Amino acid sequence: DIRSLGCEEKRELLATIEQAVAFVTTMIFQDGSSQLSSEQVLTSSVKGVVVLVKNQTDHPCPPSYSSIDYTWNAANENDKLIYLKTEWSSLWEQEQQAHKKFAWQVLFQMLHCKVPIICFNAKDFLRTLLQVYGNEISWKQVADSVVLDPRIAAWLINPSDTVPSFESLIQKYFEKPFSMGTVNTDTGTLRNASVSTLKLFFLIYLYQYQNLRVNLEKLYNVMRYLARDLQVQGLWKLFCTLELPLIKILAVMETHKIHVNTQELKKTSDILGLRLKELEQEAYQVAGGQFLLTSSSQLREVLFEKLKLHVLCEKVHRTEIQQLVSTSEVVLNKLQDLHPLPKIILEYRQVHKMKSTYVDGLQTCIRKGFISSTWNQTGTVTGRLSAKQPNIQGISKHPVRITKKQYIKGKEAEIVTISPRTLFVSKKGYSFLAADFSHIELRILADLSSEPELLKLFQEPETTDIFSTVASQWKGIPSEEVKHADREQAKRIVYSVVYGAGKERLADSLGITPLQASQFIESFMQKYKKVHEFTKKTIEQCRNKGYVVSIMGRKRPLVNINAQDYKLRTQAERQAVNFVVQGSAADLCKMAMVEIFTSVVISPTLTARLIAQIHDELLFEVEDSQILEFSALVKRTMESLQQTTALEVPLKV
DNA sequence: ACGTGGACGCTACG
DNA sequence: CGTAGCGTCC
Repeated sequence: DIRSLGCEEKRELLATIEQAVAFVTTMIFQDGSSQLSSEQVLTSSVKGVVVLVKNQTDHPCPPSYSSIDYTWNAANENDKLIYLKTEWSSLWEQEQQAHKKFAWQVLFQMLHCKVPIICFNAKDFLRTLLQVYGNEISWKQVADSVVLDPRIAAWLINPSDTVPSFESLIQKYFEKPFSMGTVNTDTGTLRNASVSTLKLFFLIYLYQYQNLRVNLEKLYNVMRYLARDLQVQGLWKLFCTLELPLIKILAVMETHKIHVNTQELKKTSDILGLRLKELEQEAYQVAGGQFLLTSSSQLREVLFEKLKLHVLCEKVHRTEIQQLVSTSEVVLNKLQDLHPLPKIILEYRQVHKMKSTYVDGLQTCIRKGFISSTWNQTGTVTGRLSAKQPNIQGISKHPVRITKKQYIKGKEAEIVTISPRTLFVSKKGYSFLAADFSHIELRILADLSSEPELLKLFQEPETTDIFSTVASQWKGIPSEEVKHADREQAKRIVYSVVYGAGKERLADSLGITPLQASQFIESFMQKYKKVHEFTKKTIEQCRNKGYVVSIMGRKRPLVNINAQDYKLRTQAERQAVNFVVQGSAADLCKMAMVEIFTSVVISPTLTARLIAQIHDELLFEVEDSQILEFSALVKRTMESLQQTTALEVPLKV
């Protein structure tokens, strides 16, 4: 505990840190739990930080990906365990101020000496430091720290297992050696002993403290094991140059708050609520009775048992599990001419989604007028990021038009357009800047397949509209005769190939039969033969190795690729193709994030901050005076990834 | 009567 | 293909 240290001892501690080969660390919460406890309470605030200082002199080697021979030391007789309190009740007391300052000094030195900091959920650790010392430091100061997160390592080795806790990580990688769970729980026996309350608390404190030391040792050993495994599997470079730098970027992103126009939010909620009431009444009228519009089972009853609309319609889509007639958008679209109800339901659903998810749902995420999403780096199997509370990646793009019946005298009707993205407002003197890769997945498909027709499409600068050109090429009609419907169809087919979608899903999205859909896919593959070769090669490779690989070497094992069951096997085949394209796109987008972050950190003037990543799009908040300079930097950096990754196809931003 | 958790359906995003 | 999140129903 640094509070018990004298002046000389503090100097010694800083010297020890200077010589450290690694730090193993965890946050401690008010309730006594840590980042290593499975029952992590999110509501409990942070009390302090415990650091195990690995202090060997033999092999001081940073985790540079070039040093494959990276050796770790497991011996621990020289290791120091330090406790840094980060929460202070009364800041005006001089003694406490001194402690806070010294704690910060220790952490600052840890972050800047380029010695690896090992932490389970490192992003939360960094974000907390940024929040606690927000007044003392700028976000740029976490940039040169080297953090290692074993959870991310485990996810990289197999993205299918999420590793929900530290305990599960230990169980997975050291199945028997340690007996987890038994160490942690038994404080009841202490309570029965006839000791004073003070002594009891001291014993519990000491007990947890020792337990923590053991767990931090385990964490270090797991990381050691995982590092070796990453190197063996060829994932070390990806880990060090992409995923680890990303931890800091996400931590910084989570500390940034986006302002929301709460008045407008309230107003639109009311408008949408009124419109829902109107639609509800209209639906009851044409249905000839009341029912719950949000219930698909009740709607199914009305549409198909009461009105018997499906008999007039051939081949309607069924639900996945129960194989009932679906009430989804595609089915409702087909039923539109038979009855007025489907159209009303479609509008109701659109408005309801808007209200519940993007307006009322957003409101629950707002704290003091601001929102900031939580980013999950290990939440997907494809290498993408995911976001929650709010899911900023899923916020509706297209506006919804509402014809508002004016209840105030005067105007009779008013058309209001509601687009949720406009509810976010930038800081004063700043603007939002969005930069997105144009058709990134299709470009990657072109590169991976080396399909000449597809490559030509992107290499020739006269191509203005990719999907119109594909439609004209594929159907063999002049580009002037390509209609909107042709373009839309071409787009859907292209992406069903890119995403590896099957005939069923394409059929649904186009409103055609699976047979017609498979014919479309076949004729597409006939035209672009190399694309077909690519999918065949990918599946074949997956069958042999048991996994597929993205352009940056990201892996996805697919155990079902050799399954007997047709459904399981073909699903794995589509997942294999999809992973290579989607995963490679994720690689590129993450690389762009890292490079832009580095440029901004190096620059003494640039202040632009990343706000969100919507897969192929990066959203920044930029000082108005820096927009031109920064947007040029972003565009240049993103497009130059073609050379960095040696792509055949140019990238366009 | 009320809350909770899981299965299921639907639909935004890419 | 694969995320989050809203909703009902049991």
